[in-house]
Amino acid sequence: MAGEEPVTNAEMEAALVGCAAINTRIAARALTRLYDEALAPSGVRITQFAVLAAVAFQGPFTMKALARALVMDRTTLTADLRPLEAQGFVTVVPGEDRRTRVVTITPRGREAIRDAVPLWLGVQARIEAGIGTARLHALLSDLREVTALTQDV
Amino acid sequence: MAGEEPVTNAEMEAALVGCAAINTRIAARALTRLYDEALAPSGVRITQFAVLAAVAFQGPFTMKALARALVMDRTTLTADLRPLEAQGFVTVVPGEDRRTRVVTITPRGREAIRDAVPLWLGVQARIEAGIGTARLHALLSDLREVTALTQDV
DNA sequence: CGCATTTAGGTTGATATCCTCTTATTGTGG
DNA sequence: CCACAATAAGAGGATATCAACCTAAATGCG
Repeated sequence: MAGEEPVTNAEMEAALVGCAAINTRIAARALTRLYDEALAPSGVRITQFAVLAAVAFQGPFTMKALARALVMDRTTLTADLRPLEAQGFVTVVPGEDRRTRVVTITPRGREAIRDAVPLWLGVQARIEAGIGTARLHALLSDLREVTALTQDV
Repeated sequence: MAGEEPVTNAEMEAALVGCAAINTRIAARALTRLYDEALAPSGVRITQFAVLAAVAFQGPFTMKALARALVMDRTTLTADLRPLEAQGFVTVVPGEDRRTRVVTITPRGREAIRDAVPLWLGVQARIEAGIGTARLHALLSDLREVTALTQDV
């Protein structure tokens, strides 16, 4: 296999700087650290905040529907719900269709959200102040468009 | 703790739709799935591709320097290198400063990159075709700006 | 020189992510 | 009504991510 189509440094530079996945992952890591740190006093992480918020205000959901709403693998959601259920923030019980399991927010879960929202507002405001609300919304809109691209391609 | 500042549905809607972290994480998940699937024949994932590419064309690196280059926690890099070292794609050996460990690409690592690059070009081209090269570059540029914001704030 | 401080890394434990395989339930064609 | 396909979800295994804690080596200062 030696000597086949060597990859040039210029090509790799382009790949590292221009890769949609790598750069989005870097931003996701950085933002996760920032938001997790900000939310820490509330005891929930940004991932858990997303799950709780979706269940609280668009739920109850079946596992499949919730995973779809969060654009997340079904089995990832199973794992993500474990700590939330252990802390009593959500309940997961069989639905009428006994193949399904229905995720519902609990009063303690609503409490956790209420504690987290002011902290979320604070860190979100810092980001918006840094890049501008309009630009951030445009950025997120573009990200959603890229996400949509990955679904059907 | 009951009855304190109830969170409205409208507020949560804004949080879910407007959260920089949640939406960037969703896009990162979606792109990771797409790129991992595309790279699968080469045996490397997009995360591993990023590490290999950085080491191959900007390395060798110490752990700390490589983690910084990838905007990644130091201990995450330790874990990420495990499968790469097991497959013989990189070596990790003590440096002159014996506190440090130096990561270097191997010939087999370069081979893996060479196999992966055409696959990467294919999937990257699909994304660029979908959203436009200029818009994608602008998007990634904005993501880098947001990432930079998280560093100093 | 000797010791406190700083720096580089690893380990552990918890969460997050997804793929593959398996199980239980529902729907359906004959 | 029953055998088979389709659907919902869990379990297991591997990688990814980070905070907290710990160790070893280099550095700096009296």
